[in-house]
Amino acid sequence: MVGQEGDDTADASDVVGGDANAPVALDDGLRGELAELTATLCKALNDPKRLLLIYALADGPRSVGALAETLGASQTNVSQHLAILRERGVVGTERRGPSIIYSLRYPELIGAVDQLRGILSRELDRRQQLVAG
Amino acid sequence: MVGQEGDDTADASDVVGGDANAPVALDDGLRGELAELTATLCKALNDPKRLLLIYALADGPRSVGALAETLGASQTNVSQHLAILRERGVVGTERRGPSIIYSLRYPELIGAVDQLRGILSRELDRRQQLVAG
DNA sequence: CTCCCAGATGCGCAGGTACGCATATACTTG
DNA sequence: CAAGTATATGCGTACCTGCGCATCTGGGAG
Repeated sequence: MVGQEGDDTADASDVVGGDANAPVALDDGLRGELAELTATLCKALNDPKRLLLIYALADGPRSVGALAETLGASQTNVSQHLAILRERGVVGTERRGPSIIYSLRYPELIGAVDQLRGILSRELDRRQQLVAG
Repeated sequence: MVGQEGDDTADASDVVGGDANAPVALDDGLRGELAELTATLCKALNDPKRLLLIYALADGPRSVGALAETLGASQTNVSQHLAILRERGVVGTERRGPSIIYSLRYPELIGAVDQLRGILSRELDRRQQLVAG
């Protein structure tokens, strides 16, 4: 059982129908659900190792073993993190011989994370200036 | 407002500067640290209520009480979440009379989150199709 | 100074999450 | 079928996090 499957994530179906990319113009109730869903996605990015995994996968599909070695983490641990990313729909799997190859399902995700990193570095820069001067 | 992306470029060095040492390109170790920092920022976005707070603040600075009412949450709870956002540098405060006004320090953050939401809605869309056939 | 209002903070509990270990499953080869 | 390799999963533990309750702090009014 390698494929992707449904999981928790409640009945997001409602949300899907109504919204696609309208930034800030929703009903209050929907906003709550959408925020919850977004938070669900954010949880995928909530862990340093998962972020590392995502960046590793940005370079192309990889096997679990390869990823484990890249991160310097155990197979078990990496597998667990990948399971989370899989549940959240961030990565997809494909069997290749004895190995299972993971890949990013939404490469744009890297762009979003990079944007966060940009904000982060500006923030750190600012703190530096506070300390320095 | 979801516009810009594809920037980053060498922000890593700056980040490092804030941390400890020399201007090296990001090797494995640094990537780990950067991922950790990014995860720290992501933790700010990890909670539905905090996301809601951020979106509320996107409309302009607001007092704690106003935010609490908007979210339908208790003052204590909102204050706690705001404290987290403050620690992470996401929001700033300003005293105005008896109230304390919170505001977004990096409005671009909304753009990044919107990007995540875009990915999310695509993902949900995809799941719908799976169910629908 | 005293009272009140807007927020912040400490504490304790409940639920969630990461991790390692041992074990189960799927594919491959002999 | 047996053994080996590549991943996945269940369990127990230690830690982190969200939440409410009670309490403390700071500004403004009488």
